[in-house]
Order: sequence, then C-alpha cells, then structure tokens
Amino acid sequence: MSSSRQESLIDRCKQHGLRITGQRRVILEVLDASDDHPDVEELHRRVSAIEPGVNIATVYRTMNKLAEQGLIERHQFDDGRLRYEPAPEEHHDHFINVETGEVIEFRSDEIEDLQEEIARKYGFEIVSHKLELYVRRRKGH
Amino acid sequence: MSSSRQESLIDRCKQHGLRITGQRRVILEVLDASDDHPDVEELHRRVSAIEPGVNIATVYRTMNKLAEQGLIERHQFDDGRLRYEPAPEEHHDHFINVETGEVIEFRSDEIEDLQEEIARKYGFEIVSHKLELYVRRRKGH
DNA sequence: ATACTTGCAAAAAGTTTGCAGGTCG
DNA sequence: CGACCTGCAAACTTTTTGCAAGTAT
Repeated sequence: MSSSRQESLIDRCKQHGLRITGQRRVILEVLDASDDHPDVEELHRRVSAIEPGVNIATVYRTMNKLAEQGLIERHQFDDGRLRYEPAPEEHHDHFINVETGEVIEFRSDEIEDLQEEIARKYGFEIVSHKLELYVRRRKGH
Repeated sequence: MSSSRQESLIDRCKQHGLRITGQRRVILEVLDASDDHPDVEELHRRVSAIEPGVNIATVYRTMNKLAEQGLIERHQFDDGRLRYEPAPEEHHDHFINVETGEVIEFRSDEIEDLQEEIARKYGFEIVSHKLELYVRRRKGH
C-alpha cells in the first residue's frame, strides 16, 4: 500500500457525501493499494481482477467525481493518457524515467519557494503547478 | 512576430531536407508569425485565413514532421490538446493564466540549476523537463 | 422514496492512416 | 522521373454522455 495517509479513501468519500457502492468500494480499495500512477485502463484491469463486470465508464465517472472533490490528483505525462494518484498530504513533483516509464515522486522546498518568488515577480499568484523531470539513470552511478 | 531567431523556419526546413510545398510554406509562415502556443485547430484556422483548402490532416502531418526534426516544440497543457511553438534557442518554462488561458514564457537559471542538482542527488540525469505554473493575476497588483 | 449510480451503447473529440492523385527537386 | 506530399474519408484512441434499470441512504 502506498499512502502514508491514516484515513482510507472510503472514509473520505463518505465525508464528502459520495455514496459507497460495490463498484466504488473496489475502485477505492485499488487506489488505496496503489503506489504508482495508473491510467484508467490499468485501474480497470486491477478492479476487474478483484471484481469482474465493472464497466470502464464507471471507472471514468468515479475518477472524475473523486478529482472534483480533490480526493485524487490527475496527471497527464507525455504519453497523453490521464493518470491518477490518491491526493497527497503535501505537494510533490515527479521524475519520469524515460527508459522504463517509471514515475518517482520527489519534493524540494527550494524549488517550491523559487516558483513562488518568480510568480510574484511577474505579478502572479500560483494556483497550482506541475514539474516533471524526464530522466535517465546516470551511468557509472 | 515572435521568434528572436534570425533564420526562418523555411530555411531550417530546407536544411533538414524537408520539401517546401505551397501548404507548408503557409504553415511555416504562420508559425514564424506566432508568438503564442496555438493548437492544431488554431493553426489550421490561421492557415485557412491565408490560403483556404489546406486540410487539417496536412497540418497534423507537418507538425509531426517538424517536431521529429526538432524544429518545433510540442506541449500539452491541462486542456489536453497538443500545442506548438517554434523551437526556442534556450529552454524556457510557462505560466498558464487559469483565468484567461494565456500562456507566458519565463526562464530561471536558479530553477534549472536546482533541477539538475536534485536529479543528480537521486542518481538521474535530466533528459528534458517541463515546468508549468498555473497562475492568477495578483489582486491589488 | 428518491436522488445518486451503473451498464451499455452511442457519441465526441482529437489524432492518425491508407490510398490515389499531385508536386518538388 | 522518383520520392515525397496532399486531400479525403475512414479508422483509431481516449473520454464523455443519454437512457433505462438498479441501489444507497
């Protein structure tokens, strides 16, 4: 399981007034158990392994509802498909290993601060941001 | 016109061995005159204003060819559509004004350096990166 | 009870491709 | 002339939607 979060997605959904159906229960369980950034097709695959018969449209609709409530985060890396992760406590950015497709999370307060500073300099305030570093493992470490 | 580049896209295409057809001439002219980050539909609209009858598939194919040669840069912001800009001399990042959709370019050496440093710390080298700041104008400037 | 969810199939939106004809170099 | 490019229509991929039936609260 991934989340360092204490509270399950199911509980958070209830708090947000979303109904917990059989399908949603499975989807949320899959999300809670995910350490990566699956796309809808992959989510559907994982859900189907537990409980066949859940339509992919249901997965799409559920993910949209969750994103609407801020319970998950939506990403779109360079492959063009939508990917999701349970909303983290604290913002982080991503390495994408271009050789393996692997996604690794990281956080840098210096970068966060620098972004704020630059935005301020231009007369903006940041609503959200996205930093993706497409990387390769260094040779001879 | 946007580009601080001295050389026209047409010349650079020739150097790369791409044939200059009537359609391409117009598309390249439009790109050279663009200061923004148009999507394919918008490009097609601008091209059609100069020379009606150019098919949108041709625009798609041309953009793919240009991107292949590194003559333009492809972006995908949160609206999901592919956007393009003539390849800049020097890398830059983007503000996206969430209220107007406007895209503004900026560059920060501090951020570039910090990214390198972080990647190195994790044992990666950066192949490319993408930083998008979704922003709003500050009230009371 | 009733507002919210689901499955299914159809539609949308964005992009790519096969093919026959046309053009650049 | 030959390789490359174009228009057109059809195909593809990913995501959304209408509707009738089912379910959580």
